[in-house]
Amino acid sequence: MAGKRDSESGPPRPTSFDIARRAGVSQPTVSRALRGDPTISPITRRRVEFIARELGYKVDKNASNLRGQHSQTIAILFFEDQRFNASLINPFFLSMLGSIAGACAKRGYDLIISCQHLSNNWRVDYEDSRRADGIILLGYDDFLTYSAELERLVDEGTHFVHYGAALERHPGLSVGCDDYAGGYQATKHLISLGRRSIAFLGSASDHYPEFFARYRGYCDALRDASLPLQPELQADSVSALPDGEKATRAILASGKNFDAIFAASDLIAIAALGVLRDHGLNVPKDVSVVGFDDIPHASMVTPPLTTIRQDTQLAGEVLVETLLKLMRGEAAEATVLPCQLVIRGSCGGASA
Amino acid sequence: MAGKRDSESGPPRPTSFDIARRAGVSQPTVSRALRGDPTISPITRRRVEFIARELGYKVDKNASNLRGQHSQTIAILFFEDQRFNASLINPFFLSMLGSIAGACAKRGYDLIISCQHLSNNWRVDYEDSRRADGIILLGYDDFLTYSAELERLVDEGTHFVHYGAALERHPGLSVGCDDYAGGYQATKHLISLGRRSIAFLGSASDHYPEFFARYRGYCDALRDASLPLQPELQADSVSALPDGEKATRAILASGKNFDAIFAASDLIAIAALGVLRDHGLNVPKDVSVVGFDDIPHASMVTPPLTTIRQDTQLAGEVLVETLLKLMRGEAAEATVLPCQLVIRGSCGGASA
DNA sequence: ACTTTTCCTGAAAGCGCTCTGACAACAAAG
DNA sequence: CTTTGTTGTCAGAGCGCTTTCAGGAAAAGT
Repeated sequence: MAGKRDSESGPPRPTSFDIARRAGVSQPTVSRALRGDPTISPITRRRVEFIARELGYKVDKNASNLRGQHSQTIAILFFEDQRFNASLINPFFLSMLGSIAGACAKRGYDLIISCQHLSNNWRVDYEDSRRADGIILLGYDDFLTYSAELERLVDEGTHFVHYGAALERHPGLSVGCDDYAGGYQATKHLISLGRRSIAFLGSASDHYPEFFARYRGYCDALRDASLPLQPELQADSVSALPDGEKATRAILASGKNFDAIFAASDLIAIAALGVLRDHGLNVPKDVSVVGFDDIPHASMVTPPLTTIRQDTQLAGEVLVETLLKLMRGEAAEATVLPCQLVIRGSCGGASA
Repeated sequence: MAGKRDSESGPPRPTSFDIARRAGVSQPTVSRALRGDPTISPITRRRVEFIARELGYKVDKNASNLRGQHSQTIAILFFEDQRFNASLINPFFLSMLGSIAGACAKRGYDLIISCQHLSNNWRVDYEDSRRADGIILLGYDDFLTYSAELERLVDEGTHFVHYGAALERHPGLSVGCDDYAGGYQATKHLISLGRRSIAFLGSASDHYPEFFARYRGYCDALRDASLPLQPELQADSVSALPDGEKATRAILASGKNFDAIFAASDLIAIAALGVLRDHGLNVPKDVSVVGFDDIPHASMVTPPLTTIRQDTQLAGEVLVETLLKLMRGEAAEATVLPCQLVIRGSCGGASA
């Protein structure tokens, strides 16, 4: 008996040579027949296909990829501010994962994922090691932290697309939703509900491009309604629960009265909901709250959160389609996707 | 000017030959040096490493994998009952994704993901085509639907691990939490709070092995407290919001009084929370609610959900470690992980 | 001095596939 | 009966790496 067992080996995987022998053709013919090459006669193709199915033959991706100098794989990289929320990925990006996976599958690409984080020596070398033909970058983080990495990717000629606001100075290509319009819309809705002192929770600095654009939308909506912009009613927060709670407590502590909150993300809005309740404030009677993203949680909290929905289904499609263009060397452009106000209970307007 | 641009090619990727030439050694030496082969002298290794870094050399995974007849990749497959929740993956499994990704990265494995669904001709052929060396299966679904597929995987000698209850008749290896103990614990806690009519939401049939085990725990806790098992207070539900709502309405409609609900998953529990509120019932005053999983949502709903926490961090580690053992041909066993009662507001006990 | 051992490196093979160029086989045209 | 296409298949090369085996140089033993 052999000392080391070879994991129930069974019959060795059939190769294209095995199929060729059985079909009485050469090995390259098998390869061509199976790939639908038109120079192979239908009769031959039929026979090869039949035998291949019979033997359970599957093309070896490693060999095929090595020969073809590609990987037929796209990598998705989650990066996020790691000061909070240890191993948790923002649910918003998670919900995009499904649609990206679908979009890849539809096009015959595999999807490999990584949750590496910028903090500790982030090295995007999937493409370097030919593990992926292109990369999708997902996350909210301080722009300064990752723009250098992006720059490097551009320099190295790596194919990648980033989801988020498309700044002019942003290295590489971005696909994102219309954050500005979303911010404007959310604020305008609050105003139309009679709210006059609207707080903004989320970074107002351009280190967080998405949040910044939403903030500008908020400012402009205020201005267009001739409402004053009150700096005391803005508090920084990244998209994480503990941070959102801190920000809410900050505006509460400011002593300034407010009757509405526009939060730059649902996670922040949900955090605000809890703090508000703890302070004996009723939502939406005392304070209207609107979030951003429409993560799955949004409809489950009490009251259900009014928010700006980003179409993750569409975003996923556009993201991989754009990346594919880039990979083929075709011209590709940054895309701004529309977003949509979803009215639920937290703003006091008509509930859907 | 060339008609077709070749995507800003730049200098071609360096190969181990390029490094070899520059270092004045042979190509195999480069390969060995870079992999830390002890037969290479430190001086040579140092030189090779330096030049490799200088040229930005990265091992071509395709070539390496082809030669080594493996892929250094693990595939993760989400499958779930698709009657509800279209493109959404159960948040519980999503939260496991992060830990699995981490566990794979730590061991030098890539992770490829697929959200295919059993419904339409599910074929797991990652291993067949050598894209993955092993597979992790994640999801709640009718056991009957997928056990045949599992059977086939076993027959083909595919290496895989499934997360869920480990039934004796379950094909392949499972890692799961102690669903029975969790169900028992949850129910016992409810009883200790003085609740006497405890409903169970979730399938009581063995088509859903995890739910079934939780149900048995529930039954035994009832029995040990000499409480009657009331069939009217059990309603079927798979882990999805609409289904949970339907189940809650069903027990409400039964006319039977109840003062507590043990839901087989947090998603069901959250659905119950909403329906209960709509019926003017107060949680936890009128009805205590306990869920299962401790998904991120659980702590965000109102009131925060008391639940049984599954340790996703640990589960991820054990899952890949078990799979790795299988892949190496070592003996591996099904594992049952402990789970833990997390007391929050929804049960009326001491809040954490 | 020569043989033996030890240490380090190189030549060559080959993983399974795809692609280029050549070549039979046959039909149509000169 | 040769020439020119056309069609369907094949031989061969090679993608970049790892591995086995053999061999040269230095260190040690006789």
